[in-house]
Amino acid sequence: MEEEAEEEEVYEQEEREEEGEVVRYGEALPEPPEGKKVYLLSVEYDAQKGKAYLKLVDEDGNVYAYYDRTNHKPYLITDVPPDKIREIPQIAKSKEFVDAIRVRKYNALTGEYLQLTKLMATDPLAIGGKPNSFREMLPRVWEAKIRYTSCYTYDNGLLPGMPYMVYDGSIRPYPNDLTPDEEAQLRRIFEGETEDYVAQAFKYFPLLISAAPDVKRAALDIEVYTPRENLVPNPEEAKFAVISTAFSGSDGRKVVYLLMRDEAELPRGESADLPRDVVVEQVNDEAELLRKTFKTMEEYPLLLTFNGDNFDLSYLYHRALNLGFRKDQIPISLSRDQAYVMNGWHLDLYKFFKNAAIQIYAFGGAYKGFTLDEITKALLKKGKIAVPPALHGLTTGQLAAYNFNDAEITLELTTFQDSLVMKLIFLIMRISRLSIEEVVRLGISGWTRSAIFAAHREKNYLIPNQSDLAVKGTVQSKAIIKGKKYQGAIVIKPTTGVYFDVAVMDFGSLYPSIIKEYNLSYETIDCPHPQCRSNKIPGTDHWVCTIWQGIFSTYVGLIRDFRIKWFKKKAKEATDPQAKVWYDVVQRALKVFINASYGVLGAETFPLYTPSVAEATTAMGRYAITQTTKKAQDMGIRVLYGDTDSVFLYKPAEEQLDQLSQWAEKTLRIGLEVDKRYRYVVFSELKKNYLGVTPSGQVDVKGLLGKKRNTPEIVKKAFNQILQVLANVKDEKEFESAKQDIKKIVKDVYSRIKSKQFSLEEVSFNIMLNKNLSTYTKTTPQHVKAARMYVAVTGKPLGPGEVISFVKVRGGEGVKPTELASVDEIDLDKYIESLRSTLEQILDALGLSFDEIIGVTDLSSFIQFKRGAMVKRGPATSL
DNA sequence: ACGTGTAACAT
DNA sequence: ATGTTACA
Repeated sequence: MEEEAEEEEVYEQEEREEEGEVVRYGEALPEPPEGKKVYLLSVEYDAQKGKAYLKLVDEDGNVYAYYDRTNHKPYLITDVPPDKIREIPQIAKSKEFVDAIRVRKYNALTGEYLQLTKLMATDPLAIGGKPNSFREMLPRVWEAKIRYTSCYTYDNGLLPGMPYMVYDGSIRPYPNDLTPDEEAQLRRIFEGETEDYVAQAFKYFPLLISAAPDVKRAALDIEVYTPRENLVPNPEEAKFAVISTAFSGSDGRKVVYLLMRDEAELPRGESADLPRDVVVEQVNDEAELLRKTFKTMEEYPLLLTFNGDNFDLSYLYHRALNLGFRKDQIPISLSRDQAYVMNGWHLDLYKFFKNAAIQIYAFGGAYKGFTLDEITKALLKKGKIAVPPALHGLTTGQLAAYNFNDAEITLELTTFQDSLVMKLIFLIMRISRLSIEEVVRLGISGWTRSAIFAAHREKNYLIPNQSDLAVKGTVQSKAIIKGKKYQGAIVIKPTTGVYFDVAVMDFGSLYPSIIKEYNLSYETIDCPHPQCRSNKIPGTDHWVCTIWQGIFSTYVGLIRDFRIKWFKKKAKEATDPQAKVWYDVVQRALKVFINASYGVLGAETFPLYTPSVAEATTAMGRYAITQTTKKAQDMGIRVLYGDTDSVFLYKPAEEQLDQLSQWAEKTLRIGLEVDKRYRYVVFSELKKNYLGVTPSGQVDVKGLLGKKRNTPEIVKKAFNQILQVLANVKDEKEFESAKQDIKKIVKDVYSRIKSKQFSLEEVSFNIMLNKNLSTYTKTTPQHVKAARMYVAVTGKPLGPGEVISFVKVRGGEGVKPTELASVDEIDLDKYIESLRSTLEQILDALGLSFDEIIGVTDLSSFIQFKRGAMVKRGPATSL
């Protein structure tokens, strides 16, 4: 009996974790004092009390809990009437059954109100998550897979990330009224929109202007002893001692706890790298070190790590158990792939920065890989301090310095640029309606899901099941790429050559604009009304509703309008630097949501997956760019190139640009603006492959091999030298001398390669490993070959995300890891080929031939050019 | 757990 | 022809 009970307990906990509910022990948080301004950071579920609660923090870093007083219960929606529910014994007789009541819900797919049943339970697991949950026993259910804490958030209109206060014993939003001026401005920018749209705009607006708190926080990093080099300690086993832990706090606290035991095998010593204000506490006992670490952790509401979910916190937890700690002495709780801290929140920044939407849209792709070193180098302009990758041979002082530096730069990831990242996280919480830890853990699909589910609940729409949307799922177009679901964008074939005076016009946020302006949403596409059937999407048989306003369209439209009409504008105009930073963060957060809004509709994993809407969006996009091209040609403007949402126009007159813009606004109802001007553009023969020089001499390079990170440095260098030359070309006349300069650059690098005048690093290819090494079974690409050789020789494991550096050699496998190769064995011909393909992309367009340039070369005749004559450049006379 | 289109290179 | 990577 006892064993069974125990088993059930374990099972329940695992189930809860599966469902994403955090099991935290030792919750003993006070309620916020009356009138105190507190920020809602998470909504959680207390399984012991059977209640949801709000977890909040004040500006001093104190954490509070506010338990549900509305007697809200977990529930699902079903079409089985309440009296029939009561006839199902497994439900009605279950101790978790609370009630089944009739509810009215709007079915957006049919436009009808439905009489449905709300089946309530005492516990979220009774609704779903166990084999015998209620949702498994009913033929049709809705909204049964929404996490209970989210359900509670939406139903109570809670806004994670916003300030609250307790007033007269109950929680309510902290007063935050719009100024009359703001209200008037808002009305102005939403003039002409429907009443519902404006009402929602007023609801959203406070979320975007309310200041984010600078939450007290600390970053933690730990170092573990390893008996040999390149051994990555397993956190679940936690076999080796934690020899050092470091904290860097937003309150300025800097501390390292350092184990001074013989087992650590570290020579004692000072480190010049350790900042003076870091306190190093020497500890003689590992358990004591862990106790101190745990105590410091608990002094901060927000704990930051870089990979703490999978390493640091997991290691500390298991190590503490190994050392005889009781679970209640460890302020950490682990789920399958996440670590939580008691009485606070843990953010694993690795997960946040690895999020593609954050990497690309919020940071413009500033970092490519996801190591702490690479991200901090790109964003903070400084990385990890130089120490050997293994801790072997370090003195205690060096270890402390290394350990502290990691904690410090982890903290800095949240403090740089006026705490940009914290602000971003708060804005994402508010828009997505998710708790802080969920924001950091989930991707754009999860954020959008939550935001749109909340909109459904607010409007009393039934959230459809994916299967309900199957009727809208028929795609009509055929994708060009094998394996894709529907056709995408158009790329206009470039007119190869050099063109002076080019204007680039583009449709800003093309797909979101289409979704808003053409009312695209799962319920409005191919709607049931006969009178809408003539409202066709060009090039398809899809039609769009003219009666209902699409819920997805509204959501996308609001975010787009706020970004373009308010925050981007204000960011530009603002004079107060702090205000400017805020406007910029908001527009970036909105950009993250807006840019991914179309993509999720075409993602099978998105609950409102509607490929027909995604297809209609791209079809409309194709229509927009082709119509624009036609119009431009009718006006006598040559269209040199175009991609998805842009057209490159040759020598257009200013009035023509205005005229085209007005035409687009009027006939397509999408904004078309001049995005860029180029003094000249060089188009290769390939699509997505050109370079443009702006009037200020800045060179934009798109898609050219010379820009790609896998191209060897020696080739890139020559490529960049050519760009330097091109940047200084002002008109057609100057091209002739520029061509001579370029020829010299090509000859020079050619001879450098031929005469082996390079370092190994200069000739290395750098390619990222995207999968585990063992999973490359179909083919073995060169970087995988090199990586396997590296592992075989050094024993150091290589995993996904790591950039493999290798060189091409004669004989053997044809490649070697850069670290294991020598200049003698380099296969020079391979590099000449790489140089050729990279430079030909430019040379061809300039009317130069790579072969001719190197063919006429006599090795001895251009040694003189090696003294760097090509770097300095004036108007073309000297050459 | 966003999408499709284009290109290069190796297998 | 296909797999893999990088980019727009």
